[in-house]
Amino acid sequence: MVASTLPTSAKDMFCYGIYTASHVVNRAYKRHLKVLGLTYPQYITLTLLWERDGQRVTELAKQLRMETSTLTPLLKRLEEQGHLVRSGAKQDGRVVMVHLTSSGQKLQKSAPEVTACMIRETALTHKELEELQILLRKLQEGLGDT
Amino acid sequence: MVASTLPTSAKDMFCYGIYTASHVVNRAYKRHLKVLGLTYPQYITLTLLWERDGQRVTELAKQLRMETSTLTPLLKRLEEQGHLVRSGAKQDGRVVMVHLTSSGQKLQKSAPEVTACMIRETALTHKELEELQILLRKLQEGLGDT
DNA sequence: TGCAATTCTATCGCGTGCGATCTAAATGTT
DNA sequence: AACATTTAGATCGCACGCGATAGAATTGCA
Repeated sequence: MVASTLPTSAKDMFCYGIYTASHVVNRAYKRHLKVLGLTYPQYITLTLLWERDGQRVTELAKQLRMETSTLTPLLKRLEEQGHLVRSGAKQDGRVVMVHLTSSGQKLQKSAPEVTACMIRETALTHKELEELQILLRKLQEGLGDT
Repeated sequence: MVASTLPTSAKDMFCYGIYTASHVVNRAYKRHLKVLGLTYPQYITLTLLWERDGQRVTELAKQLRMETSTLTPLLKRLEEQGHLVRSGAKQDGRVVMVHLTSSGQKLQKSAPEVTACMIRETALTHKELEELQILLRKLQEGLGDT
């Protein structure tokens, strides 16, 4: 009875839900990040650096599920804005280390407010948000993401 | 005690989960759609047309949570590939109606196989997928998406 | 009827996002 | 040491994705 469980309507397919939700979330964040002069992907990248400063490009790309070909220009724009510096590692000439500047660190102060706003706007309970997190992580694990 | 419920780690924030999940799902679909010569957004657009042929650009954009500035070139590319035609409506000169060609209709035959593969790869149960759908829809409703 | 306001789509600029390819640097092999 | 292989980022071309804007067609209202 596997065939009978296939969704018949486009909107019942999880791809549709993920796809449209990512657009909606992107737009919602954009509203809050505009005043900070940050895009949504830039904000998430900074979030990873706030948590642990001084990471390699590949390291960040892996966490963002993003190719370095996407991340490199993004980091360059953040560097132009003065929020971080990209510098070669001493031990390995290939590696580029990413470090926050004081400007980039300062932005962290705005993060809790943004997060609080977004969580409130979702109108989801704490339990629902947690459940969503778990399902999204399981989904990624299933799709061969480690 | 609202403040204490704010996630401290970047990866505990739902924005991170949605963001990375959309990348992972995008890549997974891409693997299956490559042979059809379709991108993931093109596929989802066709899905809406398979369900109901002959829709307006704005109508499709609304369902995709996408701006028409994004959809117009996407539709042009699908038209160039011969999967659909964009034609002016008789009653209203501003409106562009989108209709599938036989080529575009034929692609629908491949859809169940793609859907089945994707659902299997997620390794989520039917119940979990349904729960995910519900949470993603609630999330969008909360974020002011109607 | 005349004309402002609205609606629908298209266009433009810029920032992702990815696959393919390139270059430099480090590593492995003999 | 000499050379092939691997690894880390960067570059390029193309496809989204959005805000701002334009332009044409319709609607609304005096």
